[in-house]
Amino acid sequence: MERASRLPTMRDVARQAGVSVMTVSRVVNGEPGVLPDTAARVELAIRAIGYQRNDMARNLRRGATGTQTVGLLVDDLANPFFAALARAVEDQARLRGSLVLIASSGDDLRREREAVQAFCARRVDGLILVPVAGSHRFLRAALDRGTKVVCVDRPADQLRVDTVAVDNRDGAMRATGHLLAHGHRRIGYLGDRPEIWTVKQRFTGFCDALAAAGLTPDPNLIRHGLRTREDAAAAVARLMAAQDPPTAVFTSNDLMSVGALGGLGPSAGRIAMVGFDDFALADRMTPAVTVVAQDPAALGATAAQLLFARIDGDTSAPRDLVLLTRLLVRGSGEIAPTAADRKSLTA
Amino acid sequence: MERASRLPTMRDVARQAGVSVMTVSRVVNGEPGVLPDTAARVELAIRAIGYQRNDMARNLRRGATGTQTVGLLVDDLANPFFAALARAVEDQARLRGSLVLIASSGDDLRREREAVQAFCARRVDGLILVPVAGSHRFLRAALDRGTKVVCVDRPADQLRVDTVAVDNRDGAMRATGHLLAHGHRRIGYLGDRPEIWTVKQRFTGFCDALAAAGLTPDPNLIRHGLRTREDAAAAVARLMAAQDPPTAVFTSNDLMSVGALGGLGPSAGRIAMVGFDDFALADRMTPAVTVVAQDPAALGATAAQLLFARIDGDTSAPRDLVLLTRLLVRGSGEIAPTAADRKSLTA
DNA sequence: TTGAAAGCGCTAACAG
DNA sequence: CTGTTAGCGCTTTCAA
Repeated sequence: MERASRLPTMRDVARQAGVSVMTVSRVVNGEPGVLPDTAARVELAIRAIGYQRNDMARNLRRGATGTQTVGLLVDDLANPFFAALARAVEDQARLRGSLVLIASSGDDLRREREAVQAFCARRVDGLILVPVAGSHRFLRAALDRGTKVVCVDRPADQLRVDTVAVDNRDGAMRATGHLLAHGHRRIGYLGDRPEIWTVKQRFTGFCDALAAAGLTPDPNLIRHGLRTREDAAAAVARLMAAQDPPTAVFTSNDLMSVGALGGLGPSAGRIAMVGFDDFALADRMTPAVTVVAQDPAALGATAAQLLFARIDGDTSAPRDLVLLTRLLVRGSGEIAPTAADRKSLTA
Repeated sequence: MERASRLPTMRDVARQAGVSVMTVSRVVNGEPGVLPDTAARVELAIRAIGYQRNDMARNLRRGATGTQTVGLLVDDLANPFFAALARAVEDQARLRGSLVLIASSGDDLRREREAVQAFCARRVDGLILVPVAGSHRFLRAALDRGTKVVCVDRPADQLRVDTVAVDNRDGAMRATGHLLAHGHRRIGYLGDRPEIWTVKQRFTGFCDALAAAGLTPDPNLIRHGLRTREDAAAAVARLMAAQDPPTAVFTSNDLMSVGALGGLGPSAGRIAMVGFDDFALADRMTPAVTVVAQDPAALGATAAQLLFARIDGDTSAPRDLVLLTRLLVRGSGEIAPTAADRKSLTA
């Protein structure tokens, strides 16, 4: 039953068909110059012994031609945002006949480095990275050896390569500005670790929007370093239970938004909220959640296209592509502060 | 700038360090029996020319030891259910020092076959499949050649391999039974294409639960072949607009549930609903959505463990592992039919 | 149209 | 402790 001893090789096929391995190679690769009769004998032998070409050996011998494999490193594949991004990369790769090796960094530089090194050891043609915080100089070697690299969602520290992302600061400004325009002056902030580039950009945008309205951020309303929905839920609950709670909150990514909805519970309708990132069912909440949305599939597809252009020999200067965000007005962002809130503010 | 001409090899390192390639090999692989002094010279040379081991060549030479790579094929990586499953597989693989090649079949047998063949050509040590409908005899060859295969979420047609899934029929019976227990007699069904094994099982469970209550399924309340949220939304809207609408609905996967919530809109609170699969924010809807939940991460982790056991030489008979489902009672499933509904039923 | 020889980058098995 | 030889499975090159 288990005859896993050795996989059939071209030699086996050649012997079976009574030809040389070269002829088998030609048939397997559909090269011309083989008598139909001979080809048929070879095909038969292939089927008979269940031969399948070993692409590892093939790639080794062909050398320069590449391995038709790209590596994709995301923060967390289980996060729907990165899952959608990954799917788009995968689709582009399939169109090009490439396969995708995937890994999650879990926002850990060591794990990112290990994954990248494992990818490079397998001689991937290119790398698409959602880089974590920290120096990426360790990628220089791979780059110098000709491995193409594209960053997506965030740029990599200390590394000038193609990057595709949205204008996170601008998106956060629009979100915060929207709340300000609806009369809010005490706006809470819920965010992940500010070391993450996107998070920092969004917090900057939040602060800049306040500044543009002549306000200064209130440290009591700001919560950094929230890693999970549960963190966000607890943070928003504490924020609301304080003696001077915010009248609105800016949630700086999808996890924060979903977590905040949980922490707010039924009182969600009494506080205004705008989130960064759209998420499933945002439009079915009560109230529906106003968000600044980006398109993860577009990010992934664009990054893949950039990468394949490089693999195909594009040697122009590294580019920064900025994709658009959209403010989706749905209800939660248009709740005005209550009269009581306003009074206590002016008091 | 672009010196991508040729990557440095062990020969290059050997020359640079003034040793033989064998010594370099020993150092690179941390094998004992190299003078610390020599090793240091080699390390230096490695760093100097930016050498990294070529695992393709290594795997080729080592033969039996495997490629430390597994292939994972899911229906759609962008679906949070499969994303969570994939992440769990990836985690198990990392613990084992393996990498994961990933692909989405899009519920298309041809694409599944192409992906599997590409995986096998790269000599993956094993395959984890969420198989689409249709004969999987094409996998026999790979199996006979010693490639290990594990199915997850669904079994593969015509192929006896390890399979890990939940009892879909039982879960659907519990969901439907729950609605029956709350007094419903006209229960709608929303489902994906019944060719898909899980879908068929769930529909069977739905019918069996009705039968156990002495009811026969009403074709007017049953909608098959719904592929997207939009399909489900439209289907539920039409169901509710009919002259004799259901008082409850069983949505046979997460997409159907989310879609139905969209199609129902604000009237969601007037019809009972139980879904198969949990989904983000299900507990934050009004009413919160009662579901029969399975654990995608557990499915993925278990499948990976099964696979690695096979790779490690487990040759016992193929096993079917059945993971548990949980009925999460949240509100939507406990809505009773209105008095008017009951009257029209008995009339 | 077909085949023989050489070698991709690496490591197992043996020498020294 | 270090090096030599051979060869993994394939394709390139050149000869028949």
